[in-house]
Amino acid sequence: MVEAASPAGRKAAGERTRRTILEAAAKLASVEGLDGLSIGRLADEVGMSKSGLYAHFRSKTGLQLATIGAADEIFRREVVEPGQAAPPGTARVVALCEAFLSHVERGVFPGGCFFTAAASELSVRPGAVRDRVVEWVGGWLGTIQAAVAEAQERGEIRKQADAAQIAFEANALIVTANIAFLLFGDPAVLERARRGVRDRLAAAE
Amino acid sequence: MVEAASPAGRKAAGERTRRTILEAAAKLASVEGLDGLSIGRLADEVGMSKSGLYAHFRSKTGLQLATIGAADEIFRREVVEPGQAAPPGTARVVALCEAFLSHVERGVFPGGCFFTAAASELSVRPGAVRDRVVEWVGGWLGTIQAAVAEAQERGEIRKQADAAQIAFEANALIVTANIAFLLFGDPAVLERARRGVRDRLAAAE
DNA sequence: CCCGATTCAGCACGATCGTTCGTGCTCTGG
DNA sequence: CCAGAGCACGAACGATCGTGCTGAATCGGG
Repeated sequence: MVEAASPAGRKAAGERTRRTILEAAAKLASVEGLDGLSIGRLADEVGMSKSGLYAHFRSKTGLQLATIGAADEIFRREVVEPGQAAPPGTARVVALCEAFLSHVERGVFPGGCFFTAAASELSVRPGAVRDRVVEWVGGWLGTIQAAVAEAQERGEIRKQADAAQIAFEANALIVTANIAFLLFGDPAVLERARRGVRDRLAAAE
Repeated sequence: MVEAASPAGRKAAGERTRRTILEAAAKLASVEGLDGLSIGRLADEVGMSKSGLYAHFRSKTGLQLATIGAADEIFRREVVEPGQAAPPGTARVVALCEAFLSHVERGVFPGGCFFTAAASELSVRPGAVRDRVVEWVGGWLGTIQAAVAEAQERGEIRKQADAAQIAFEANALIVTANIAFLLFGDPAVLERARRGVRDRLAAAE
């Protein structure tokens, strides 16, 4: 019961392979979709047997939920934290959008933003997985909105402006740029999103 | 259900069932995705055998391409034509966006905008189907942009404005409203998009 | 009135899907 | 040092996937 968690142990090894699986799963699912993500293909990808991989999760739904958790971790590290590092105010709003566009351009997920893909795929398919995605999207919008509200408190955006509206519009520009970038392969659309966000914030000064 | 021949003729009957299949396919694919659309399930839906249905298309890709054609027809009838019916100028831009949001709200496709879903699903999966979707999205953006350009020529939007940028932003607002509406089930997001489009056009006057 | 064409069902195929079970192997706690 | 926990494997299951082939209806043109 009272045992020191040894860094290199049998239990730790299991946790390590689990991480390996989920990292591959997040990237694969951004391309194939969370539903299209098949256990056999994922097992091939990480070089282990289907049943061995499956044992880590009690069902496909379990794998999907865990994959969302892993994707959230990556997104947080690659987008949210860099964005929050900027000083509060419009600078932070811009930084969040820029971090998002950057993670798209750098191909952090080979299929573009994981959650944009998941939201589109699962928006009309009831279940626990969908619920998690809905919750996540709400949180992300909340993150942007909070940054906008901070900018308001600092007087960089006028008090009468609708923070939720501005957050919705900024998000719309960057997630659409994500898809357009994947479709057309042209980084110019990312620049369009940047310009749109700047203009929108300037209009609300 | 394939029954009751009104305009008799064996060949006409074949064409009729083909239409029935494709209409069901377009609606089913908006929910399950073009890849998730399976021939067996579609056959059940229209009440015929898998092989009988399959004979109408030479492959699954053939079915997918035909389904895109059917979806385009529906979209054209439900969105493009009503939008184009408005007088040229900003009124037509607004009408196009409104027609789009309306077709989402009325559930013309049970899974929301067919092409938004298809674009998100296939953006990173090479093939003939993806190519068709890319082409379609380009055409749709062109339709909006043309309406914006008309508004410029009429002096309702200033000449120096970037029509492609405005079209991109308007499209971003309505397609994101589409997904958000499906995710949260709240028509308020559609109103957000309407407001965003109006504001954007007003800012470019 | 019959021949060719067309529509559709029945059946079967190999592959892959998610899932389960039993079996070793290796490491850990006592 | 031994018993047991935990990880990964191979094999197999029923279902479903896309895709063929065959044959029975049914209609149009000569």
